[in-house]
Amino acid sequence: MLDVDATLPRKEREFLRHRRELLMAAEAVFSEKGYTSATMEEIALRAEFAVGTLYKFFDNKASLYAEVILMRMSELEEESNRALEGEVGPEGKIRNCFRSRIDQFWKNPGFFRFFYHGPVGAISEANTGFLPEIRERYERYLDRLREIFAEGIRNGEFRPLGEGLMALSFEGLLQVYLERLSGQESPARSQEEEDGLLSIFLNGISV
Amino acid sequence: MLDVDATLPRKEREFLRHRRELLMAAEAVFSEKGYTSATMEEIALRAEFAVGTLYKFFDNKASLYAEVILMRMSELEEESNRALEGEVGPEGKIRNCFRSRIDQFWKNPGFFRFFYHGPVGAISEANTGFLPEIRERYERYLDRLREIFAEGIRNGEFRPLGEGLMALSFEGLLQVYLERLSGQESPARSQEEEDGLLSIFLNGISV
Amino acid sequence: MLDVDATLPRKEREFLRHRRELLMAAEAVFSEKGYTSATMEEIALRAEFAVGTLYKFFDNKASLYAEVILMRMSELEEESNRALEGEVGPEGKIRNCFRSRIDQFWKNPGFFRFFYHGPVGAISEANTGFLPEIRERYERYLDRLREIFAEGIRNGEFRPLGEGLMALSFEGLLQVYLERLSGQESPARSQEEEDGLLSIFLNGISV
Amino acid sequence: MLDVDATLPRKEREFLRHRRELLMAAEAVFSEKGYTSATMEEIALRAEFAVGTLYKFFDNKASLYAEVILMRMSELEEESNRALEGEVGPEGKIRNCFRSRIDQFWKNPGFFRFFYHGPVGAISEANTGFLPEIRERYERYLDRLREIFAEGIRNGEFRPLGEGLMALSFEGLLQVYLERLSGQESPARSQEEEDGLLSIFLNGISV
DNA sequence: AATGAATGAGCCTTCATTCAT
DNA sequence: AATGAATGAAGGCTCATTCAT
Repeated sequence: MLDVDATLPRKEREFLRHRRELLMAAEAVFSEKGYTSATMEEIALRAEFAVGTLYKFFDNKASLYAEVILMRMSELEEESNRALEGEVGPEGKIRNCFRSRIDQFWKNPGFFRFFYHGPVGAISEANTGFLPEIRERYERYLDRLREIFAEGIRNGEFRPLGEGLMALSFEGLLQVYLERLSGQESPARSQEEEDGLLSIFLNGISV
Repeated sequence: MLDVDATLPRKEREFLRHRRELLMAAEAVFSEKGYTSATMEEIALRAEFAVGTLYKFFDNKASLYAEVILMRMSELEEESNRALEGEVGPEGKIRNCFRSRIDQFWKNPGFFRFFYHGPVGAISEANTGFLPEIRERYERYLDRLREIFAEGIRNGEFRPLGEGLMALSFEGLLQVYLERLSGQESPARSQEEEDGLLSIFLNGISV
Repeated sequence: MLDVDATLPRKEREFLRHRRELLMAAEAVFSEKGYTSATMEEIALRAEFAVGTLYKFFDNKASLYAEVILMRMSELEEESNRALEGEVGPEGKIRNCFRSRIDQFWKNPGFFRFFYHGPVGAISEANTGFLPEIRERYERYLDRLREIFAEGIRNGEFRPLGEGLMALSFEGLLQVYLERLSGQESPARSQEEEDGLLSIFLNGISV
Repeated sequence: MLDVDATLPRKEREFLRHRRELLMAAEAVFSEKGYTSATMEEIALRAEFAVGTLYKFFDNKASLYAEVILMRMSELEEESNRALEGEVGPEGKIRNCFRSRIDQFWKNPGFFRFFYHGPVGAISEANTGFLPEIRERYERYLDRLREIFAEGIRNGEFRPLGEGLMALSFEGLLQVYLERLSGQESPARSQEEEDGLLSIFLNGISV
């Protein structure tokens, strides 16, 4: 989904490709340095463009930052949707969501840093008008989770502890786990750990 | 424990008092602005000292930042120790730890922002040499948790899912919960939520 | 005189027409923003050409600026010549010159800003090599004025105060007057004011 | 009046002296380059301070520019007041005003460039909040002139051509004259020219 | 210890100019 | 001629840090 539509005119295809290259470079630098310490020059350098070029594609640093996040949040949303498609029962959906989130992490571990760290945290430093949209999108994602938990509570699968608390816990377990991974020198994927984590969670909320 | 020992000579007492005032001011500003956006001038202003004075007490901005965190981590450690003192069974210890952490949050919600956001995350923005010490101290705290979980696993109270994963999960639930609170306009403490969260966790790890 | 000679080959006619369109756009933008704040991009946009095209017609920004001024100075010269053609007496010539200058202002009030502000002033911001030519042309125009005043002094119509001073005064009255007009929100032409101004001047220099 | 009050504490005296040095340097650079082409670095360099220091004294470039102008306008006002004090008749007042303005020019020829070029022109480029104050002050000065002309018209000394037009003409003659001087390589003061100019003006408006 | 004026490196952003198409 | 994406030097401004008092 990050590929450029091959049916577009060449000019437009190049434009989108360059835009994507800049976004990728920005993501990398933001991940390593954090929003404030990242510099436009380093981003440009990494993308092998001149600084000025950045400003042909994005209004300013804050807006570039927001675009990076929005790009990944769209993915998150799509992946989550896909993860829910086939399944019917709440537990199955949650299992799929869990896997899908971890899959996504392994596809792009770098991004994790400033996404969980978080959709609100760093960016509030920059006074970007995009903040509301980001927050809103994250809430939308949480809403979907809450619906699933509510369904499970209704049909007696899950304990009646509040779907909000469950969604929060779900996110919490994922986040610390992924955070720990992303903090490691050379993290390796472990099926056992993932199963353990999911088991703790499902055990915790199930009747 | 933040009070200045009354038996010291007056000069030394004053020194420590000033140092503490600076640390508190720094904590406040870092909490509000984040590391990079906080300025030494604002910290000095808030502490009602001159900028130059900051540098008599701390080598530089990064070191000041690290000292703030270390100060609070010492507290965390002491509180946790206290929470464990009376109790004997693993579950009781975990319950106490959980409460103690939440109590601590409510004593100083502002600090949370850059501590959980996190002991590793935020400080990596500042390339401070103190990072290892902070990390180490956090690991020491996690070790204590792990010991408790290990004990519970040994005596059959907890499921054999690995004490590391359990400690991680424990932190994860606490962190998202506190994070959500600190993001709210005017957060209010809810016994019901705390019980629910703890219940999910204990259910999750218990046999 | 800004029209393109119809007898030229089509290619050449188009070239001149495009060139003129660029000059007009440049004049408009320079008038609104001043030399330094005007951008080549905005000029190109206004002329509905690409930036690159500007550089096919003009060496650089400063030269474009100078060309705009030279274009208008040519007009000034032609108009003044025409104004002097029919008249014989010095006073009549001066009256005509005065009218002609004001007419010209009303034909293109925007240009005034950076022409009187001034033939020397504004352009010195741009370190253009064209400065001498502009200055020279302006001097040529002043020379013509001086000749008229000298003639009036010789034949006893004007007081012997020096033709240079008179030319300067003539320009001064015109300039402040037009400047004030161009500073107004929606300036309106007033015959009475023009007559008053001319009357002050002629009274001032006449015997 | 630009000297620093000797009764102030040493610290304060130094502050004012430095502030003045920066203003003088700024005036010089603005005069030579115009607002937009002048750089903060050059101003700082000329004042033998670092760039950062400029910002301890002035909020930004536009505000520094405005302060330079306001400083000189205060002088203009004071000088004009002084010039009017002793005199009674309108013609005498005008004579004094005329002299005083020219005296002022010779005290500081550089400033002329961006004052007459003008209180409105260049600064409107910079969106400074000071613009209204500057404009207002200039209008206040013009008001005083108009009063004098009105008085002369009332008592029959001056022709009834409108005090506004007269004030404008007065300014016009002064401005072109001073502008021409400031454009010269090494201008020299000429009593004869000044008398001639004043004579043209007074002849022009007198009955 | 305490002060705070001064410093200057570094960052975001703009824009004249170039060049491959 | 015409295009407009790309360039990169330069400017305004900030702020951690120093140092003379």
